Amino acid sequence: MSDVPPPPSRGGRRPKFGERAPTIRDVALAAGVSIGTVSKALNGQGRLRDETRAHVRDTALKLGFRPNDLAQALHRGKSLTVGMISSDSFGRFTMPIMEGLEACLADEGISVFLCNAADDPVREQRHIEHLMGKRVDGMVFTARRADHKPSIDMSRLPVPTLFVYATSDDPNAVCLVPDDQQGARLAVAHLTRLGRKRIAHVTGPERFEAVRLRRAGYLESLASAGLEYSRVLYGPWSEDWGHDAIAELFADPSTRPDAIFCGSDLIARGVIDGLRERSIAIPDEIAVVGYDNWDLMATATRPRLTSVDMNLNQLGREAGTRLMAMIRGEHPGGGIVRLPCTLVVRGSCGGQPTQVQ
Amino acid sequence: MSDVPPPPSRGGRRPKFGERAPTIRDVALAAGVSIGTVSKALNGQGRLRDETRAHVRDTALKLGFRPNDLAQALHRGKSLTVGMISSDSFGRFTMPIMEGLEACLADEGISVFLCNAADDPVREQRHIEHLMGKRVDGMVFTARRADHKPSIDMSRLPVPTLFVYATSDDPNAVCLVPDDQQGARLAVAHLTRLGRKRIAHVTGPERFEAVRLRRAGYLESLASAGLEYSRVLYGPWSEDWGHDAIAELFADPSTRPDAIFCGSDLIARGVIDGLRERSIAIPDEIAVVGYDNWDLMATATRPRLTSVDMNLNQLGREAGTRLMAMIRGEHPGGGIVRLPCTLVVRGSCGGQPTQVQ
DNA sequence: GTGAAAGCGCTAACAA
DNA sequence: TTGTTAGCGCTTTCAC
Repeated sequence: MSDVPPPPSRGGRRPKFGERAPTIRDVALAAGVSIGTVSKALNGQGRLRDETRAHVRDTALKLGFRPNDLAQALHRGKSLTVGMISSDSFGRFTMPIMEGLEACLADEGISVFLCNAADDPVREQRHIEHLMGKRVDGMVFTARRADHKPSIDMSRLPVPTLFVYATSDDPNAVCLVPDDQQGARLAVAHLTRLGRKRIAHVTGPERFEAVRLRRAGYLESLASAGLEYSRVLYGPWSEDWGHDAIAELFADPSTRPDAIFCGSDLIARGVIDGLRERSIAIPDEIAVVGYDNWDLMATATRPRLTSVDMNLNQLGREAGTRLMAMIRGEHPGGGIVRLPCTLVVRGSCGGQPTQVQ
Repeated sequence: MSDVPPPPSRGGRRPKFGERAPTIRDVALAAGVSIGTVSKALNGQGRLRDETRAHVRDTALKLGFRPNDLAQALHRGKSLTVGMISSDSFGRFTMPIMEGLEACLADEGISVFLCNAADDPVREQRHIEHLMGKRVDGMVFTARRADHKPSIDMSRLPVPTLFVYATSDDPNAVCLVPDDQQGARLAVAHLTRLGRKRIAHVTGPERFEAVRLRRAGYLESLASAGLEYSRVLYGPWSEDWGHDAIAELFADPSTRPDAIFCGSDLIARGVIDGLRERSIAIPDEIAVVGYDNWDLMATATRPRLTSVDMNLNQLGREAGTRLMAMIRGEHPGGGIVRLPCTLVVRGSCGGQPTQVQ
């Protein structure tokens, strides 16, 4: 039988609550054939008379038979299941990743166990134990921020393991993260292309790797555009900080920027708010670009916010594909893989609304 | 053996990648006893010499033995697993519910399969089939909005089923939702208690049950405070709508409110934005209250937003408790259970920041 | 106290 | 072409 589960018994009756689900033996009895025959008929294996095959299938359908994956799993040592542990409280970042992952794996008949570690090593360990007990075929770890190092050494798990939007100390670990540097380059290059000359960068705390990488991309783009002006302001990942940064940025009129590249959409909102308080026109006087492309934020500002999209859903799909490969036996080299970001252009930076690769 | 899984083999070695996980037979062999003895020793069942028990436990630990839940499940017909199907794309509402549910069930050693139906009946059906194949012990359905009726008749599933933040046509279905009417009453009562006399309600589309219920609560509170003024404005669930509603609300100065109860925090943000554009002081001239108590929104406004909290996490926990009861064999009467909301008081309505039951 | 063996539902190799 | 049977890893009853 192939690795894909047998066709579900669509349209058959469903056992009512409390009823024991019909087993393959029930089908065999009802169809008047042996268990082996039923298995073959249902899985399309071996040679069987078409007649028998059809008859068995009919009976199975009539009984509402659904093979017991647990038994299958036990037999062939594959549970058609992967575990996912998030320390994000299922927040904004984990969500789209999980969605992509789940969509990808669902095609293979694999379900995802989601567990919330809530940054608690004890809970995390407990979840790992449980998942191992369920003999998951693979594991995915996600963190709140891309450079969070999972608290426990889980790189020696007995199953293929992937880090998504997270990295591990272990050089053999496979990590999938958005390419922050490229994302920042993209954003800033777009601004320079539009003729902006004095681009500031208002971002998160410097201790985040993402912050350092985005800063690098920012500086790269400035350099390759031959611009002298550069200014980076670090602060918390909050809307308030964006608002306050404007005060700082505009304290000295002589160093006033003509564009602001923000480290997150939240910060960008604060920035836009601050600019509006000073009646500075967006994008005419100042262009603003955000990071995350969080719909709710990006489309609520006036004008709407141009923002870097980390393609998290795509990241999740990619994770699914790679995990499947590993489950099938491939042994990819460890290391950090960075997937490209996209720039979604809206009104806040001038130019035509579009999408930039 | 009790229903709770045996203590995990903390601290034992873990089988390396690709290695077959040790089975109970391996332990028996290594310990020089029979399989049955190992089972008894590990599960604390039957009578065994303390010595033997300890010895077996040690060996199991040394081997990194972890019982195979699949085999256990197969044997006792319980998979220690529940499925959760969301059509919310794992959005803001499903997340905290899932978190509460998972936290509650994790205590019982149960894991949660999360599936995203994405409002696609075909995908939903496929997910249900898969979960049934995995013989989940229970199912939880969640929707984007509390009054979404799941597309397929799933109330006749062969396992205990619960609807959370969702309802079903089936009168036998058990549905858990936040008490919208009470939440609205809470918010408006707070405003009247603070002396507001002209309270308007800016909310979502009338076709949502939540909108109608909250309106009812709003009107109730007005009535019991003996207030005449009432005004309800319906629109989309967007920030823009909140902003636009202000224009509508202030078109005629004679009908100007002194407080606005919003149907969501998003709308409230738009409202606050609109008020600020007109330089109307919050809360001095107008008090504002939101709904959802979405941190990111409620704490980003100036002043911070007073808002109704639906206690979704608690809703999830409650769901877990009830589902467990059903799994254990209880048959609760069907119907809609409404859980109380809380009011989180911040600066936007005057008065002391606090929490109101 | 401990071991042996049946069986949970399914698959696959082998017999008929 | 179909039936029989030995497991997959575990629990549990019943001998010893």
